[in-house]
Amino acid sequence: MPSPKTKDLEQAARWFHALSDQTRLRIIDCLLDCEQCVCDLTDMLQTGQSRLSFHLKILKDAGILKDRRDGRWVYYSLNPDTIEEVQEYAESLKTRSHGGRGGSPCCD
Amino acid sequence: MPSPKTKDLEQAARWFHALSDQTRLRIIDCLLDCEQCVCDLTDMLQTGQSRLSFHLKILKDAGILKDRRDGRWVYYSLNPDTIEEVQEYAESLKTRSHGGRGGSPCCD
DNA sequence: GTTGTGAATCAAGATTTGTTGATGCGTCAA
DNA sequence: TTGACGCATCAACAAATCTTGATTCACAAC
Repeated sequence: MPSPKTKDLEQAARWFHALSDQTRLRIIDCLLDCEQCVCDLTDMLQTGQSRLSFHLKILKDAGILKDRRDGRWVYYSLNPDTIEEVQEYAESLKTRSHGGRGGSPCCD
Repeated sequence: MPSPKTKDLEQAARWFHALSDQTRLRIIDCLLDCEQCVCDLTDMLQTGQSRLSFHLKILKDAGILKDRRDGRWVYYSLNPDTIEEVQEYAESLKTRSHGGRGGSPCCD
């Protein structure tokens, strides 16, 4: 069973970092059903615009969100591809860890 | 479709924070097959003992690792229950986001 | 007891992260 | 062209995080 490459770990750490904040998880929650523009998100989350923009950038840089400008408005939406990759990473941890079954004695 | 409660978000943010660091992901990788004691991990990861202890504590506090003392040695192993919860959270994001199909127009 | 070893904790400093308010940029309407 | 609006970015500060080396703690062997 191959270990993940450093690059994969880097990527995964980036994803998880983007997800490691309640504000950002709430943003994601607001986007589960459909895209939203920034001003709607400030209303939904009751937060300052610059704070929101900061967190949106982190999520976007991690590949978790996409944005789309329409006139004066910028709409953010989830990037399903990345969400799926995150899920697959978590799934692989689960699958591979079940091989070791918790507190089994050392096997090296 | 109910939104996750604040408490769930808090929990999820804690999990993801614990996973948001390459060193910690490498630790997890070392524990996929079987438990390891701290001194083995320092060898495997080529890192200082106090640094490792710091990261192990974060993973343990997040519920991702369990520890077990045996004489002078402390053995760390994955906590499959938490790994599964993380995977389920990621899965729910994936499932729920597919309902919205990416960049679909706003529906509120 | 004393000593040695594995591991946690502490202290100090460097770095990163998050918040707030101000400013700048692009777009639209008048 | 001017003004208003939506949003990104900047500057400054507060707070959290990470690293390193020293110290402490727990246990076992002697």
